[in-house]
Amino acid sequence: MSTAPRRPSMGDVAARAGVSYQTVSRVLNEPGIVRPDTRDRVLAAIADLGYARNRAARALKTSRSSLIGVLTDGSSLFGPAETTTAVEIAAREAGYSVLLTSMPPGGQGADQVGAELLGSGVDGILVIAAHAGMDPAVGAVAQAAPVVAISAQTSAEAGVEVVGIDQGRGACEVVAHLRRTGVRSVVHLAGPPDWFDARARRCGFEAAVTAEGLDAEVLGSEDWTPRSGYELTLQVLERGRPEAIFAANDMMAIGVLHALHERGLRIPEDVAVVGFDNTLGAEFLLPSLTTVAQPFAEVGRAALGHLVELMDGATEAAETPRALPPRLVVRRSTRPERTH
Amino acid sequence: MSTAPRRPSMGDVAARAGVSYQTVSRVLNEPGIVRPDTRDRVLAAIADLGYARNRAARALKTSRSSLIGVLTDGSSLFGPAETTTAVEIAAREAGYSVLLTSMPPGGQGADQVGAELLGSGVDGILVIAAHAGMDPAVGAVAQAAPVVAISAQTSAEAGVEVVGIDQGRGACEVVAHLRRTGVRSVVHLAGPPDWFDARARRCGFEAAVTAEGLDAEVLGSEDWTPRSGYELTLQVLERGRPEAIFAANDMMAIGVLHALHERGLRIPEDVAVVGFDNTLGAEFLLPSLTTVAQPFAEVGRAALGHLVELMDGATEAAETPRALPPRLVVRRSTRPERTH
DNA sequence: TGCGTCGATGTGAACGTTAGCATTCAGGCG
DNA sequence: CGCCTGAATGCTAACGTTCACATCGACGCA
Repeated sequence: MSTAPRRPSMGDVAARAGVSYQTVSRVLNEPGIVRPDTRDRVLAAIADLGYARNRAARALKTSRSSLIGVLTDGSSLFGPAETTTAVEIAAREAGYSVLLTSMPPGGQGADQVGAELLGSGVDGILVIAAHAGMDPAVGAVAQAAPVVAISAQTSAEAGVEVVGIDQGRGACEVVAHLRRTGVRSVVHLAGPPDWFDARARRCGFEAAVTAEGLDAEVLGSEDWTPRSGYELTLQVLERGRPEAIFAANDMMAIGVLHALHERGLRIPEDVAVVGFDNTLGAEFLLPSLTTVAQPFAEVGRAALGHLVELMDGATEAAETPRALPPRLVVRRSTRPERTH
Repeated sequence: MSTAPRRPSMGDVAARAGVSYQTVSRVLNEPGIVRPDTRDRVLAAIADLGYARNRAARALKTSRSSLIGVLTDGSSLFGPAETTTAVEIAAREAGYSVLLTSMPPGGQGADQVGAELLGSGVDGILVIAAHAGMDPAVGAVAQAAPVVAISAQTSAEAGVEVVGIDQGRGACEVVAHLRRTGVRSVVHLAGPPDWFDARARRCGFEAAVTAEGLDAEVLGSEDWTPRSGYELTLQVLERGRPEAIFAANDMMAIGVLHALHERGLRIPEDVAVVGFDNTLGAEFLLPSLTTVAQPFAEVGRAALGHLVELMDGATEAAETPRALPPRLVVRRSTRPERTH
């Protein structure tokens, strides 16, 4: 670093352009109000000096940080990662930067995370991959700044708006598809019960199998891993053989495929398999996996848009869609639908 | 939002505790210097009011933002996601927050991203998943703030320190392992040539096959997707059948497995397959995949530690290890090693 | 020619914090 | 008893920006 030659300030730009610093400020904030030749001179000076506005000073004066906090689970899952990226890009386009905060593993320290997020002065908060463990952190900040959660949960905590993908509908479409392929019995391997998405998929599944009159069973998992899918499948097979297994996400489905293959069962002839997420690679599993594609990027953009509306003070109900539809992707791991 | 009742300031805390705001500042910054009973009173007032320091004011006065910029590719890949999380946690422990910035897809706007990062006043920058497309952005900021890149490239751009995983060594171990299983010919499906990691794996591969005297060929890809792995494998098979295929990452390996299976080839008896990354799920592919596990979390922590050293002004060579060793994970997609 | 008006720019103050120096007070020593 | 020392605390200024208001000049119209 040595003696860093101090970044140029508005004063420096002003001196070089022969105007006052206020004019520089105006060029940056309301370009229309300043005379074209003056503006050009200022812009030239800015370019020469490589000037960039001091975010801290700006935030201090306006009491708006142009920062949005993104609170996410630390679990490198495909969906959250996709969503985070989409949020970041949308935020940049809206003039915000993203302060990334991940929940510490193990679940403790949640309220501390909330306090930090609050202290960092973010203008709003977006919660990604919401699960129950985040509630303390979210609750702590919801009073001080608008919060939007990307979640399946519709009735949310006080002050928290929810934008999400209609997980229940996704599960429902899976069941309907299985039904049309002639499946009569299906087992759902549910995700961790404290994750809202997992709950919603499970609920959707239960409602759908009742409506369709299928023979169904649900087994719960503690995580989203392939290993869970593998072990639960072995458990299932000990008790009998369903005609289909619906895993709560693609990772678990990988474990399901592995277990079935190990037991010499043919997919989908003996057991059909369905996942959820349409992870990169699902298409090339063996066999390629029928799954539910979620519009992660779209939901990220929608959630950010809604958050921006809230931050801009629009308290009224917004135009943003709140529940985006997922899309069933049929591949080789389920039997062809009967055209009857 | 309505009329948000303005977050409490030091002045408010001071009034409540019956001291001057300077004393409050001291309690926060140098607790030792203030008398215990005064300190307790101040701390009580802080707790009562739910006071949190204003980051912007602090940053303005100290000209340190306590922010580190994390520049990453927007590509939701497993490795980068893992690394990002690890960096965030390590940063929080070191008293920094993470400003996330992803490269816009398509590659244009790189210098604009750099300028924004610079303008946001970060104290240092960490580049994750470095590829050549990031160079303009990195170059733009390297003069103003310390930059550490997590990359395979050892001779980096001026002013950019590099911490990484020894990709070449990983490739080398793969080749040695294949050799020990009796493989004589191997094809490497290289990753995108503008990614430093891909280049390093390729170089390591080429050096190793020369040293081991194997019959080798390299095919390049434009991305890291399963589809590329699939299509390149079909190309390979048209020209002959190697005894092994080494994909540049696990995603591509998924495509390889799929293509081989489609052509009725047995894995590993006809063709052995190796991936790279040890993605969640690699263990449960069919067959479970031999691959190279990278210590993503560890490298994230190491890189952040090094960056903090640089920001603290340690210009001298640091103690942080610069190249961490990957670890070969042998599974069923390669033949057992000969004990000869 | 003088006055009002409006557009363009300059000046002063303030955001909340920290650094530097000034002040206060208690206690020890000559 | 007065002075010095040091610990504890208070006061002032400044960081770079934006907001509110003041100023300046030019132009139009009577």
